Amino acid sequence: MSQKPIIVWFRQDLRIQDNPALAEAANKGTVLPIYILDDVNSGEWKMGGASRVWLHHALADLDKSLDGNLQIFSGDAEKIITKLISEKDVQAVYWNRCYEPWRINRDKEIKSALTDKDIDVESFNGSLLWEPWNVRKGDGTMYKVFTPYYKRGCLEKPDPREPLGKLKSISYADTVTDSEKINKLGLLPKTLDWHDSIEDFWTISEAGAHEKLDIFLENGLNDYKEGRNFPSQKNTSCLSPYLHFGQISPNQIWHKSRAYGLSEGMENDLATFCSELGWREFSYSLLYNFPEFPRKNWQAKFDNFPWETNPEGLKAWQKGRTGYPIVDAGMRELWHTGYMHNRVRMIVGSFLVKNLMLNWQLGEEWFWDCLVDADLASNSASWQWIGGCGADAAPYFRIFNPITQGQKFDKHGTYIKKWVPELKDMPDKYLSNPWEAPDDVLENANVKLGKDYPKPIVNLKASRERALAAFKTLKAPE
DNA sequence: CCTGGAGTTGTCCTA
DNA sequence: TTAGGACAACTCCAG
Repeated sequence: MSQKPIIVWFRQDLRIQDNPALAEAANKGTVLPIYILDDVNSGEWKMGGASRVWLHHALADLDKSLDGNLQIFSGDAEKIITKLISEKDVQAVYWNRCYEPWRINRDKEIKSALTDKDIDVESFNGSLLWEPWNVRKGDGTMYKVFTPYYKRGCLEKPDPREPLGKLKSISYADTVTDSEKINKLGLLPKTLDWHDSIEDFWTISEAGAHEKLDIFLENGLNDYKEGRNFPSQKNTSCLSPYLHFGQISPNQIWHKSRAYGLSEGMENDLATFCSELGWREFSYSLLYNFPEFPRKNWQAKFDNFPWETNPEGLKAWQKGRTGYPIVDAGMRELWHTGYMHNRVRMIVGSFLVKNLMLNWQLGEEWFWDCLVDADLASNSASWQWIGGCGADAAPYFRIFNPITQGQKFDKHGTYIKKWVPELKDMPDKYLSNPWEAPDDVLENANVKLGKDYPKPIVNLKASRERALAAFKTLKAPE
């Protein structure tokens, strides 16, 4: 075995099991595991606030799994790696691939710079079931519609690889003197209180990811297809942040849920759950093939869309004070937990884009900062979709009605009352539309509209018609 | 090139 | 109360 260390560069694969780069390095030699917080190259997509809280704990957990050997740095990745190599007589650098355009560019440069220095660089697939360049139509171009992408492009390929076997023991290289401690990265905000509540809601570790998966399979997969629409039910996996940071691999999820779902006869629920992983892959494929995706309308005809300017409206939406309970509940869940139920994400997104008629990118930015699962591919794809300008987008006349949606998917207000406690004594009938309640109902519920809870900041019917009219003016470019 | 079928997640009106 | 059709027209995809 060679004594020259192999650098394993952790990025969005903060786990030790089923980690192809780590496994390969552990097999071949001594391992120097590193993490670099690279705020230099990430441009306008520097990691957001909630993600940094998550990262802090994920790194601490990973370091523990690596027996305290994780070396942590902050700054320009190429400079840091180059310096390390000049000091440590490194034989190779391994990593698992990332797909953000800025990372692809950066990693390409690093790979070529290191190769010039005769360092062996190898990248692995640690976070996608199907590489985007392998999923193509018959004519070699990319898929633009989800269903054929998934059914034909993905499912007709050989199954995604099985997770790797248990990691063998690692022999570590000597530690590095100028490595920083996690605390020095300054990932936790000093003044804000919300990271406490984020920490209360999650067990941020590799073990926590597997625990979540097991709990989901036990309690949530049955009736997933239907139940996933109801924010007060336990039918969502809540695996998204773990997946984003790579504390669990999609392969681990894919194979474990298939084994469980098939043995329990839950074929339909299983297929729906797996297709959600497919959506994640589809988003990555879109981003890979269209690197401007986070900032540029997928459909160019949206470039002239007459978005409104409304800072107060935006602020009310962000703070969960729109006067529409299901919207406010979602925005407050986001603020307190770094997460929001999928159905509610659609409702609040539709409200921002269609009812307030604010640019989808404003929502994208807010989610980027607040979500612990903020993921460039998924976030861009989802906001483009709800904005109507994305791939496979909804017809323009599909505008979510927050009253109907609340009554349908949160019938007894379990979710609304949890996050909007000022309405806890409102009867079901007026929970989604408190401004329509008679005075005595409001009084009995101890709600003074405009004081305890806001009046609606926008008229639903009028704003819907305004949006429909605006969308109608869209014309394909000449 | 042509053709037919299909496209995550809704709402509203009418009978 | 409820089920079904309209809401546009277009693009995508596969044969």
